[in-house]
Amino acid sequence: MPTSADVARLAGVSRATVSYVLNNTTAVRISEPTRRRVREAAEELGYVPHAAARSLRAGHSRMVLMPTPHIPAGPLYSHFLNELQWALRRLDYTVVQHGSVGMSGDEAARAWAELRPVAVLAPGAGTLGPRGVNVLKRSGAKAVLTLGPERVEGAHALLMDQREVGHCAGAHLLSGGRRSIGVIMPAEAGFETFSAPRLEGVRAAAEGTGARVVPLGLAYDEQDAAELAARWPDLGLDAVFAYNDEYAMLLMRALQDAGTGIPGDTAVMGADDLLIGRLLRPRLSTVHLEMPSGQLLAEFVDRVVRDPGGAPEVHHLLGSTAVPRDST
Amino acid sequence: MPTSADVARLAGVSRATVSYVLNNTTAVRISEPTRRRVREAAEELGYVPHAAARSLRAGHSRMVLMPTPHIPAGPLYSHFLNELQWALRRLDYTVVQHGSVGMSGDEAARAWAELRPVAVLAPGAGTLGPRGVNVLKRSGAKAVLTLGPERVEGAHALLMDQREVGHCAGAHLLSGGRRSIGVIMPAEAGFETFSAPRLEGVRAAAEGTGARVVPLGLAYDEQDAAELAARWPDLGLDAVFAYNDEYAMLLMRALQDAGTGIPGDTAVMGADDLLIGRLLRPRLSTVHLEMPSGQLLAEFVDRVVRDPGGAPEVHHLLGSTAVPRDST
DNA sequence: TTGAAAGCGATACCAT
DNA sequence: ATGGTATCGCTTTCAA
Repeated sequence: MPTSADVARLAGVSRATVSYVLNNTTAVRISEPTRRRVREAAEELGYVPHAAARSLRAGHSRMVLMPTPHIPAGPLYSHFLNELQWALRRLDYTVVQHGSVGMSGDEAARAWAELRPVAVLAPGAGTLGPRGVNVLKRSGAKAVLTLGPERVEGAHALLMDQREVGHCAGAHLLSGGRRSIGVIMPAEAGFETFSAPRLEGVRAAAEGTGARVVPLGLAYDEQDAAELAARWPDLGLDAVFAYNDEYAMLLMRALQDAGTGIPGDTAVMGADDLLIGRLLRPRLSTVHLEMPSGQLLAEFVDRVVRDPGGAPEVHHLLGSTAVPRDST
Repeated sequence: MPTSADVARLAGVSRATVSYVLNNTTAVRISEPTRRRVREAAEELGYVPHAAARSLRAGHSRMVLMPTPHIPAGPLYSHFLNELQWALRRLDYTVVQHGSVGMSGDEAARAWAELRPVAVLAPGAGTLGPRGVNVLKRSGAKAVLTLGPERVEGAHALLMDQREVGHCAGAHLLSGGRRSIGVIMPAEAGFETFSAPRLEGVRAAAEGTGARVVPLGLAYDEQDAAELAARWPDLGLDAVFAYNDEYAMLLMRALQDAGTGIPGDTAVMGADDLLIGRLLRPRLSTVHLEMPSGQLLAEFVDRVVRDPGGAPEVHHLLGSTAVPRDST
């Protein structure tokens, strides 16, 4: 692997000159012929600078580290992430996702800190805690932000408040005259961070109306859904908020197969406004989530990196709107 | 940010000793009291080693770089990736995903090479070409592997042969007596790498049977599906392989709404064997994909890293099986 | 058992 | 306009 010294030797100049040329340093003037010789030498050797060496010398990097979320990202979130990465690269950051499955919060923060990222954009509050934030800041991270349902002490928060989603759904169901609302809680690990606040939101909407709110565990498979559907009549519910469109589809099918009328006997509401909801019969009512613009977020990150002094900011990013269709 | 020198000062020892203690170097014996002092000092200062400095000195890293695929990963692939990352970490690698949207192949390879990863696991053949492989190898990557439908000169190939998927679907449809097979080609960018070989597979299955194979563009939205369904009778098809279960769901709904009987008039087949397919009526026939074990793959990566000399290997990883249900 | 020092690759200051 | 060189944080011989 060729180094800048190799390039220098081949071009017959010093390593300093190589650095000046390849980085287009403006503070120093290099003659055109020299520039050409250096460029050609670099090209010929297939020289690629060593990021670690560079950032060691510079004392900082342009790496934005994004820990991979623990639950698989849906299409909505994937799209948002893509946009964000693209926008960050345009601002000349190197975006890197770090898989941290099976690490405790502090372990994870340490692992991230070892890479000395200039910014960390952590999903949810799953892994990162106040101690982790501290470790990261002390390791030189200029911006530590969380992106998810909760805020974390010391970090900027880009709140995607899941309670709003639940509130939206709850309010819609109540406005349709429903009085007993089931709320699906996915049994799969890692969903609590989202499902708990959604449940809370439904509860908040029901507050004072005298309506009943009942959490219901459900695994994402046919059999569990069938079992739930079998005891549905006993539950005495006239509505259900199914966590999201996929669980809604699962439950709706099971309920229909068990003879429960939708929306007659029970109203079903999803969330995320996926295309599949529109393909169901009856068409699935849902909560549409307005994801934040990746562009805007990237600019926020950049602002914090450039001026790290400020107090942690809290931004609310998620817009929720009920989309009534035929299942409610 | 504290350095090992700070720890040394606080513990009243040399930097060398700090390194020995924190890395549990066995070649050298440090007294227990000293170890304790060093550990306590490191703890107190919140010392986190600097990965860049370490790998600069060592001349190599333990970073496995995985460029993010250009199309959003489905649940199948996400799960597989998680497993792989987990297995790699158990082998003491640091797994990092690098988003490379909007970079040309060679640009991307350079960006990856700057990080001096010990291994690169590139999806598909989307970005990486033979030149890129070369750049990576010369930058010190011990293992360069591609994970997807095509192989790339110079790199090990973990082939997930999409033609098999198409072949499976085609063979199943033909065995049911179908003679005119439509094949859905997603209109969204980035899907060609998967849809083209799947189409090829259907063609191969039809080879010599006299059956007709017709590619059909389809965007993932209701309107486009409705338009396709409207001209369906004119197409004279008695079967369709819908690329995957999601497109199948979309198309099936549109066909049913337009009055086409399934499977009477047209057999519909998906792929991926997602749960949603089982929830449809009629239940969707599909192609089940057996994803490779992340554990096995991690071991392969590790083997190549330890013994980089060997010739590029080609492994076929995808097992496809037709799952007949009610839509065919 | 511990410390001094060389060196990994790149950069930026200070000379020339 | 260009070159010499100290420096970033860490590991690892070699000496003591």
